[in-house]
Amino acid sequence: MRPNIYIKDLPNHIGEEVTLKGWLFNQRSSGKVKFLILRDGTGYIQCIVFKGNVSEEVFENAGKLTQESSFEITGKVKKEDRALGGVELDATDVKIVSIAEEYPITKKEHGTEFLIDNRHLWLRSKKQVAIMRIRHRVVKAIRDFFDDRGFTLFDPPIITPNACEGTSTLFEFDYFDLGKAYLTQSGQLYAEAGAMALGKVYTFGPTFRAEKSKTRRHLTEFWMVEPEMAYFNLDDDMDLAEEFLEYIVQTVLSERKEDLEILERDVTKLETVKRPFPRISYDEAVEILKKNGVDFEWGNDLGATDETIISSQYDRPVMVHRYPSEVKAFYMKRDPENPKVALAVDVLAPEGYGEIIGGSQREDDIELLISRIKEHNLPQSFFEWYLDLRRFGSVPHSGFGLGLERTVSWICGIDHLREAIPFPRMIYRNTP
RNA sequence: UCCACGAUAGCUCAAUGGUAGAGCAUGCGGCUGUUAACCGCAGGGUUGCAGGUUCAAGUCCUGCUCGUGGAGCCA
Repeated sequence: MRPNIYIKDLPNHIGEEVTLKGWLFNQRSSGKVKFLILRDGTGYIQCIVFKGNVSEEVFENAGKLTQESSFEITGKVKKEDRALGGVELDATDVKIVSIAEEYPITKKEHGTEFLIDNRHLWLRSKKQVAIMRIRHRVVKAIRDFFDDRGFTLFDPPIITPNACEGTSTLFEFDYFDLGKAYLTQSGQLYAEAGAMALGKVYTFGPTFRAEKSKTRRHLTEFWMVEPEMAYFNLDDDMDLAEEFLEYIVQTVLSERKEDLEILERDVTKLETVKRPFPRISYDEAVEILKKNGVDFEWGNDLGATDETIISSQYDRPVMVHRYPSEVKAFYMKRDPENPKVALAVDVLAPEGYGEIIGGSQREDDIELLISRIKEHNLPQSFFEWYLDLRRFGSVPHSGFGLGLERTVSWICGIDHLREAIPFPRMIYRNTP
């Protein structure tokens, strides 16, 4: 069987006769010549059907093609400066595979509600294809980064018996005779068990939040990668996060430049994402807010607008560390030099994209951990296995979580998380 | 949960309280180099739902439904 030839490879086939298989992206007709724009998932090419060069039947078939009809087209590949991409196909044969019904997504603009209703078709659009390719490249960069640094992939369960951090609202359901169970909001506690077994691990999978959040920064189902490292303190954790983000961004910049162009992304905003990133304490962040006229009280968590003000001071992600322990999860270790703050770090993306990483050094003292569980009114019985990690060879350890869709949105420069995942799940939408 | 905004042709939108229109899409016709091609013709509407005010409501008022993005919370 001859392998299929794809549009992206056509520069290597100039002068050859090839058969391409795909869908009609658009067509223009001028009496005796038809211009068919074919897309095949790897690119777009203009195919020329001249009445004099093909049979009457083939010319008629070409005219029957509606937007998104599938067809095969044979012809000679030629260089052509008049065509987008510089390559054209001089058609000799057109075979209809399937005539498409009236396609809902036309060449004119559409509203987001309509597009998201037709998400399964919207994904065929140029920009959506570019975003999906970048998402794939980010995922590969994440895996490469950890795989090359001695990490082991460690898959946590998605069904959990309790709220992991005790704060978020989770999706709840009946689990046979064992009562309520929940969809995971984080694999972190399980990753800690993995780190004690394997040293350095990362989890990568979907997580679920049932919070009734209705903003462009929220999905009810999203993907998160969470590295967890034994014998890492907060500084080690920040070093890793910094190197990690630089690697992801620079990889996408060098490997998916054409997709960033399709998205009209200002890449100068990404080229600056190089180590070192600024590192400021929560106290310093509060000072920045006050200088910018924000009435901010020490002890509160940073809100979305606060984050935007802070991140706008810098041309690359900024790491904010040592938050008030009151606003952070129970498992975060307190700073021995100031017990009011936790050894936590949030990484804020530039341009108002908000928190893309949240991490911390974990509490390794079992007595302190038990008292935190009590303070947060969490059922200790559910955490006995987690406490065992402290009973049997407790070590300092750290980790963080990176939200995939927020990272993809930031890199792509898109304004809503729903475009960063194929089929977004939001509070008032679970279709298509 | 709270706040704000919105709903008119398949889609995107317009219409001072006074005959509901345009572009795109669709159908037919024209054009041998088009780039969201263009030109001509045609079909296409219970203006989200229910009330109210008025001689007259897409437009004003009330309620409801659905949606949008912002707050809170988070990645």
